[in-house]
Amino acid sequence: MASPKQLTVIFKKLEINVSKKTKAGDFQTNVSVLEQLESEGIEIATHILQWRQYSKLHSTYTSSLADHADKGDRIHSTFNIASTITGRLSSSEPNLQNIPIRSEVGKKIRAAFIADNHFKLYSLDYSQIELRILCEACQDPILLESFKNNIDIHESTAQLVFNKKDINPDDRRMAKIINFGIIYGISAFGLAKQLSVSNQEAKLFIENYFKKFPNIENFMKSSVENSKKNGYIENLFGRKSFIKNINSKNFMLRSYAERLAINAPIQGSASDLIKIAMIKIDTEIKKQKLKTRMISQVHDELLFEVHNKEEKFIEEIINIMEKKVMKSLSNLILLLRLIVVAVRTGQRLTKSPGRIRFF
DNA sequence: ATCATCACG
DNA sequence: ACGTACGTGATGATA
Repeated sequence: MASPKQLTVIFKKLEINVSKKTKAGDFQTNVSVLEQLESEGIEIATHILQWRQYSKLHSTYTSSLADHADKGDRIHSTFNIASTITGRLSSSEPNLQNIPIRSEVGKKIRAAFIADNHFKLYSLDYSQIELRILCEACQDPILLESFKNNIDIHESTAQLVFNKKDINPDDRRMAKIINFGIIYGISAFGLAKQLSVSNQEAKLFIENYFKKFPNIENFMKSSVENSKKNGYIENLFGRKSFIKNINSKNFMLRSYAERLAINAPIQGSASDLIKIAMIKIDTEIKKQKLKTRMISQVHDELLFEVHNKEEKFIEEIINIMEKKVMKSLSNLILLLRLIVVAVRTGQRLTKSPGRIRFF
């Protein structure tokens, strides 16, 4: 079940046809293919999906993380500061930026991370940071107004793009996908696939979106133009991302470069912003000689282990992340909002629990 | 070492 | 007409 090559043999025997092929000519057997088969009533797909999910969680997390724990059951990651083209950090050995959370069973793995005695875990998460960065960069009046008034951004996008006032959950879901697509350097084909609509329909959505948000379209066009002229694109803080192949004659290479030219300044500005916040928070922790520790970063989220007697400090962290972070750049008017997502407590185990097994 | 897959933002 | 969403790292299978 872990071998696409062997699954291809099985599928052929069962006369299950998969049109998408890997480079080597085997069937693609990834989640989207297997879910499609599942929807066609092919039961074996369900079982493979289930097995793949547990297999992934076991090999990458349950089993591997236990091996990374030190004598005190603490796990230490490496945060790499120069491994990405946009300015993000990455985390390795082990990667602590991709601990499961999306699935129910995945949440149980995350729940295994607990605070030390006398501490609580606090997670502070920038809400919609990349859309706010985009808004800052292009000063789109409608987007600005929405963020200023704390309006549900996906709902307001839905109202504008679909030209109606009453928005149902499905409209909102689609608008959310469109908003994400915008940040990634949208294409009609990619959007159509995500939304399960025709290319033609997706194309209309995009045209309508840019009609309503002309500043966003202009910002993206100028990002691509600047990249073509200079070979790099600068984000709000002046960080340069070098964009190779931006003038390539190969359509595929060039298109990819253009999407990167659009996405890199947005993703990169958000990365630089949170790093500035991290430095300011670290300075404050040292100045006040706190026991509280800043223990992890996940792109738009900071995780703290806060001492029980220092919980007031959370207010200061919020103030730094929302307000002070931009004080040095006076022409920016970012309206940052935080979500304090989770407060997790837990008794630290005095003895190692050993390896957790699902089977 | 590379590929396909899948975990996260 | 081309064939696509942006950024990562870890794993098991395979070459």
